[in-house]
Amino acid sequence: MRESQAAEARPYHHGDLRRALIDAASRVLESEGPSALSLRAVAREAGVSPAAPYHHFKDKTELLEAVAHEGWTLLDAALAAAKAKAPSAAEAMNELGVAYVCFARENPALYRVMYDTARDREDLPDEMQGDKDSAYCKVRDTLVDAGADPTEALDIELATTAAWCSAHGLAEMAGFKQFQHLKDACGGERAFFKAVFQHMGLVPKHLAD
Amino acid sequence: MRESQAAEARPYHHGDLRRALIDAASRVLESEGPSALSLRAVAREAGVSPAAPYHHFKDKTELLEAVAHEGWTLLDAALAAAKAKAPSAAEAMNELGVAYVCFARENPALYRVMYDTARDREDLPDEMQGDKDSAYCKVRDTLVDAGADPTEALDIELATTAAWCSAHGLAEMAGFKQFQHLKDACGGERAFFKAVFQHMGLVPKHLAD
DNA sequence: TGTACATCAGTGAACGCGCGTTCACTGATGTAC
DNA sequence: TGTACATCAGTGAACGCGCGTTCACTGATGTAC
Repeated sequence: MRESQAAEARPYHHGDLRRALIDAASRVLESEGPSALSLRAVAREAGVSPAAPYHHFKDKTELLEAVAHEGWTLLDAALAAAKAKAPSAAEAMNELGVAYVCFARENPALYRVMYDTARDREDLPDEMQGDKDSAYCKVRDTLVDAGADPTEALDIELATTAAWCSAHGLAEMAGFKQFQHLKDACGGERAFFKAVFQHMGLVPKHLAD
Repeated sequence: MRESQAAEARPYHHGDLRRALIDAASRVLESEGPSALSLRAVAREAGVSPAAPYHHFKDKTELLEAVAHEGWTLLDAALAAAKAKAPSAAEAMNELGVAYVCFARENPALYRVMYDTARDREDLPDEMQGDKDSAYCKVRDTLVDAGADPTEALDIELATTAAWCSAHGLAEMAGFKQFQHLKDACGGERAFFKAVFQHMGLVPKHLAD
């Protein structure tokens, strides 16, 4: 047993503190909520001094943006998975909606941070809308696959926007206890989401099976 | 000119400081945003010492809840006005939706506080859902007026929920600059809202005129 | 292979700040006699 | 109509707190010769 092993606790250099800080932020978010997400709390959670994060992020905002970025990436992956397993394009719209809301429900604090940082800049991130295979484009393409006329550009944009807003609205409201009786009546949260989506015209009327 | 007139600035006793604090909070919200809404900032804006609010509110939370309550009351009034001026029940649904989103857009910080305080308790306020003539009930009644089968209780609840969530989602997304080109294409923000609502099935398919 | 040295990635103490809240106080008001 | 007194609604100073950020520092690592 060598001397150095006694001091094995943690090497002076971390290896990938940037990554570790983002993970620590996620844990803080999950356990303490968005209001507790301070730079110091994240450093504490990562087991590092309050000054250490400044070697990896310019300031608190930059850390928050990295956390949000992580969130959008996760959300995008969840949507891609949902779309992949849908049997038809029309069904894919519902799957996308349910996957979106479930993501928000499973990561409520992260979801909040994602939209809060976006709102601070009045600007959705490219991963959500902007990139060619952004989440927004996934929804739009799915609508076209479901039979929406691709020459009606404005109409498709509006339908995509409507779908996204609807899902976001449901995601934000789903936590209120006023809706518990509806979840029960529908036979569970997922079923409740599906039922609400039925009323939201996710798939344009003339295309619904 | 009496001596006391020289010191006319403000009487020692305020008259209605509670009311004045809520108004001051609204001004702080509008000009500095929700993150600046501290008890001290509100007292400052009202021209009063930091301890004064404690004679009217137990703590900061209670002040925030009073501000939120004020917001729900204003929103309810906006919805009532919108419903009143609609020529038909089906049209009323659209008017309600547009009025809702416009309220959120005109009072973004207040709107945030309303939902933030509600979310902290996972509980929507009675003015919104619970009271017999709450905003929620206004929407549900309008749906029934538009021809929804009142014996299909679950269906009506779901349709009402869908409408509310849709409007909330649009209200939260409308501020992002990604949607500017759609607003332009539609010929203004209001027209954009209406166009999105067209895609949201606010009025159930089988009832739409 | 060894050594000098630049660079990188941490430490920990300190800064000033605004916050929520408490406290002893005081000025103004209303009421009983 | 006056006066004593309880009560109400303010003041302003102070408390402790956690925060974001800076700073001089130091330990670890990599590279040139």
